[in-house]
Amino acid sequence: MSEYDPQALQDKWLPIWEQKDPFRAEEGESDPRERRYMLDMFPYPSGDLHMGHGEVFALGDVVARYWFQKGYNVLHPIGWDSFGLPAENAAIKRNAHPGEWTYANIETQANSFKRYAVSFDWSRRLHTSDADYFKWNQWLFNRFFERGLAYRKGGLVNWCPNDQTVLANEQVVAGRCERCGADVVRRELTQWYFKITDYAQRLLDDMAQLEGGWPERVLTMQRNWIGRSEGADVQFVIDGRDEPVTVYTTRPDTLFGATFFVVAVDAALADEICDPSQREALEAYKREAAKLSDIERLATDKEKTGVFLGRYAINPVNGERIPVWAADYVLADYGHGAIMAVPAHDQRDLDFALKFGLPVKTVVHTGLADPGETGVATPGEGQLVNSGPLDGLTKTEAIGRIIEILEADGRGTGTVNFRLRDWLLSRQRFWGTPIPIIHCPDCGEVPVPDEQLPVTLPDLRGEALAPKGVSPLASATDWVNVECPKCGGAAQRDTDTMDTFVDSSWYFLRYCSPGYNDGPFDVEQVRKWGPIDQYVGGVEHAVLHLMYSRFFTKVLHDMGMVDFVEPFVRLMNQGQVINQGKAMSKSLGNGVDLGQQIDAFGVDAVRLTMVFAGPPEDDIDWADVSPHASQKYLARAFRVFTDVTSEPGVSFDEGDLELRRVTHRTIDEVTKLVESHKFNVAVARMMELTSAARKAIDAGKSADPAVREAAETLAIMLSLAAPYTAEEGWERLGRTGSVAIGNWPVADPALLVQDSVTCVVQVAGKVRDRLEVSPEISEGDLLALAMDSERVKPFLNGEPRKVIVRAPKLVNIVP
RNA sequence: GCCCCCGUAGCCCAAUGGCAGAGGCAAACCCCUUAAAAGGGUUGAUGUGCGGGUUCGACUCCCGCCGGGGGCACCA
Repeated sequence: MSEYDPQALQDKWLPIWEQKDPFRAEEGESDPRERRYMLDMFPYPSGDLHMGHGEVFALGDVVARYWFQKGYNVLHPIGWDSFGLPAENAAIKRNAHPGEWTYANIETQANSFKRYAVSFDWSRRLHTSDADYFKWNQWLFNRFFERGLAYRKGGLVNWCPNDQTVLANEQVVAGRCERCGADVVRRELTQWYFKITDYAQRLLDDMAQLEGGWPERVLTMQRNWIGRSEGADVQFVIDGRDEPVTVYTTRPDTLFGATFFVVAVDAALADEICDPSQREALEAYKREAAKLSDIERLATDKEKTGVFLGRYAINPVNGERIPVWAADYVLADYGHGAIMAVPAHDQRDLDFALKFGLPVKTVVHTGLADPGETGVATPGEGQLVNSGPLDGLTKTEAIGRIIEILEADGRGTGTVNFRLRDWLLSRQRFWGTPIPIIHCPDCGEVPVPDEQLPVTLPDLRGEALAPKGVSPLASATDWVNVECPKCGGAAQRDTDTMDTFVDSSWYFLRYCSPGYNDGPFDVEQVRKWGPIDQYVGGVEHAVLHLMYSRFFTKVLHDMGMVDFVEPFVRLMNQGQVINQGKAMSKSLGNGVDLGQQIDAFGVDAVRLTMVFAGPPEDDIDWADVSPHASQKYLARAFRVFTDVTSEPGVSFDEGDLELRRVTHRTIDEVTKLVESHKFNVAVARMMELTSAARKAIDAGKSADPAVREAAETLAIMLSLAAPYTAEEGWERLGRTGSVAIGNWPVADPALLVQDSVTCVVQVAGKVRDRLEVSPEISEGDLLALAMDSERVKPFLNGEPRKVIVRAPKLVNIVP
């Protein structure tokens, strides 16, 4: 029987692998193999695996299985990011507990992963919703709290009215909730934050380590998100107020051109300094501003609005009195929530000035027309004018000079600012890690002592979880009311849960010692396995999970718990699986089900299709690829395995030289291609090898050792993407043991050199002849040969003007 | 508006500045077959989105357009 039957192969090998569990990472010191840590971003258990999972895990598994084949001691774990909103919504709908839905889905996905034959170490499986996992979220929170890296503050926060919870800045995309797409509104709330801003500079600086290992666009997005800028803090006295107000500017050189002053309308400062005569106007403006959604407020083409506060600020360098306005184009939570406005050299300020008839004063001569006339600000380089001591200087010189002047009399200082805000981690939802804080009327915020962790969730289900704008935990009064750990008095638990991005910020460390009980992870094991050599996942986490994980790693490094500062050495972003040019969706009716594809074509064919479709980072349009063709190819490869008639163990040395050369060239190229993640090209090379072996078999050489060599090589290389077919082929070839581990071949250099190569002879760039020459031919000999060619001679007349010889491949003669 | 990436056969995609095509899909034709399916084989660019430039030589490097995708976008 040599019929290729994918279903039969799956039925045969799956139980064998299940029993052998061949991809266990070896912790022991005695194992001499070099270690590698390969990780795919862990899934959220929202039903069964879908096409997107099919792609990521097929691609990641090529790398993992390649390392297994190369003989490394590989850690390739799997787990579930199992806290989160969808479980809660499902529980409300079905009057159930979120855990029931979650753990059922996890089982479904686990079985699908097994059938999909991903090379996981199943013994390290973890779920973030397990108490022995989230206990360590709470333990880590306590450590952050001790270090002042977890703190509570009031202020305007992003609120998703659909999900009924606050969101971190990173989770608001263009004014919408990253999860559900609802328009985010702003609310005044007291919330917990992680002080990621303390690490802004290091998050930026350490990116140097990631250069080359991470996709450039992810680094760019993180750089943009961190948003470092250099400038100066400048103090302005407000007429009639004792305390001066500080503003941040990146253009202190234009200080003499400041013609008004703007305070963010939602900053406390606006209220405080508003003159009674303008109070009513300010209140009216605030009501107007509050009506706008973030999307409207942030629209760049929106007309400037604002209101005069009836007060004046004094320019510290020239004593000019400039009017103070409140406006919504100044942000309360960036810099100091107030700016000096220089309309001549800043478009936003100019728009505002023109709208409200405020003066425009040019202080940098750029050679461009007067902004007051044209309405176009001139932010570029130029020479300072109308600026007292700065006159005649360039922009850069003036920035340096004015900072010296301001620092000399204590009215300002050179400074650095970041766009990055602290990470808001409280969530008013149920299915997450309780924040381990007890609020005591006498002692304030008291962490739950480590030995009392975990703080588990009360047993709420169904309607009790329905969003009401405060955490469902607040309604569990028995759970909420506790004794203060410090004074023993009556106190109450914090009723918010943690952002689930906390769970995923360190799970990759837990995998190194998943059952560890004395801390979040065994420091020694992390030292041995970390950092992660290859991480694979979607680009949508560029400024979310990846930024948070980098932050956590740095904090843990400062705590002495990890010895590296960057968790992911190399990052690969896969594309998406789409259909007919569009993202799959129910409304478009263009969804493709992974399970059905597997049923129709087999696991191997689906995996091979994912790998062969194109470069990993490109989207795969399922309408452009053919799992059926992949299946046909695998059947073709399979026939090669079954057609080999020599015995295992024969010496390949006696084999057909030409086929052996093809085999070894393939080994050489596929090795390089897999290492550079050009998996699609690697598969193309395997197909060529298959054809070469087929040809030899059809020419009656089925017993030739070179055919066996080609077939065995093919089985090994194919195991990266098509493990069932490879395993069966290996067995049919009479080999014992699994094909999957430790078999990667090394190309014989002697078989990589060619007897002869084709040299192209060009005359004036046009190919006129091809010569078969030795690869070692000298330039002189090659030229002589070319000049002597009967096909070349007619195009020459006399001595050539120029001759380019690139032995042994090319001669170009310019007559 | 600013920044980045990409445009190669009907389609997906290869090609250290050196013969434009490796591989696949689709198509057409041929072999096998009573027939079909399965299987095997053969066939494709007048030039790499357009226009310049550098070079002996450009898909590749530079400049300017056009088209597609992505990121940022009141961050002072």
